[in-house]
Amino acid sequence: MPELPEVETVRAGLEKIFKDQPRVERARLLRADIRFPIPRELPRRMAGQSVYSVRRRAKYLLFDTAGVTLLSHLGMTGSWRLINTNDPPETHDHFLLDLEGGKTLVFRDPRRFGIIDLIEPGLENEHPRLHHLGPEPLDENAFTGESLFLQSRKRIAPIKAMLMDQRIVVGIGNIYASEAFFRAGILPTKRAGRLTLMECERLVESSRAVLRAALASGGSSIRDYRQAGGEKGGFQDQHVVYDRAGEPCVVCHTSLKSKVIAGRSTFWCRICQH
DNA sequence: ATTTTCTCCTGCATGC
DNA sequence: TGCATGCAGGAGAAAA
Repeated sequence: MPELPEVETVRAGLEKIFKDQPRVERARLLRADIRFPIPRELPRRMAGQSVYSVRRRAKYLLFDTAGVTLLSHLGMTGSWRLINTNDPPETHDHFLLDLEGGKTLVFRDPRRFGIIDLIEPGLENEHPRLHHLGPEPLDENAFTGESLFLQSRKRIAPIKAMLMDQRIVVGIGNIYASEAFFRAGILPTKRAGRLTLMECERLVESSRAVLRAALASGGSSIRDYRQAGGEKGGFQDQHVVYDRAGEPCVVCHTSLKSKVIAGRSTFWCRICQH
């Protein structure tokens, strides 16, 4: 369940791999039928290209080359890892980039919820997967308590559904949403329209704080997530509410609650959050 | 228009 | 030990 901190950590790892701009000698498409079919022309479009930057937008990775931009989403179980070009691919390895110098970058995704697509250079803002995305949460000018407050008026859905809505703000998934609400002292079940401006400001700041803390630890490794170098993240040990139903709250020791909100398991403390 | 439900998929935990 | 069942969830489509 890679969210912003995990995707950003992977991005930084990939950036290092492409720092010396090794050329993609060849690309191999082993299995195209993931969530959305991987374009058949992608291998030949990538062949011979040099990746000059790896960027992140929301939970997407963008590999920039002169001829084409490669778009990748990790979905639930997607990962990029570096192997030797001569090593045989493993089960669930779907797309491979053979780099100059004998290494190969592998996109692996057991559950095939991920996305691999191509974008014509410069046209990313029109891409169907990107054009609807809201502001980056760490952009203090674009994502503010005031903007969240204004957008939340008259909404009766739980505020957590709103924080996880990528049109409102990107990069926040199920784990960091629960963690952000705990830090803000706000119930994730609360109707969005009932939040005060001050609460929206607290929620925005708490969201940023938890994302920054996770980023500093290399993200959270729950099941499959790994950094580009294969390392686990370290933030899963700092989750204070996520997946801790029935355990004592770290602040007041009350048994933590959980319930499904908008189809996602949600965790909170009924004493510390209002 | 907003909000919920369903779908995709595999791995893992659980229970008998 | 083996098998069936349920659950996890990002994001988009479909339904409500």
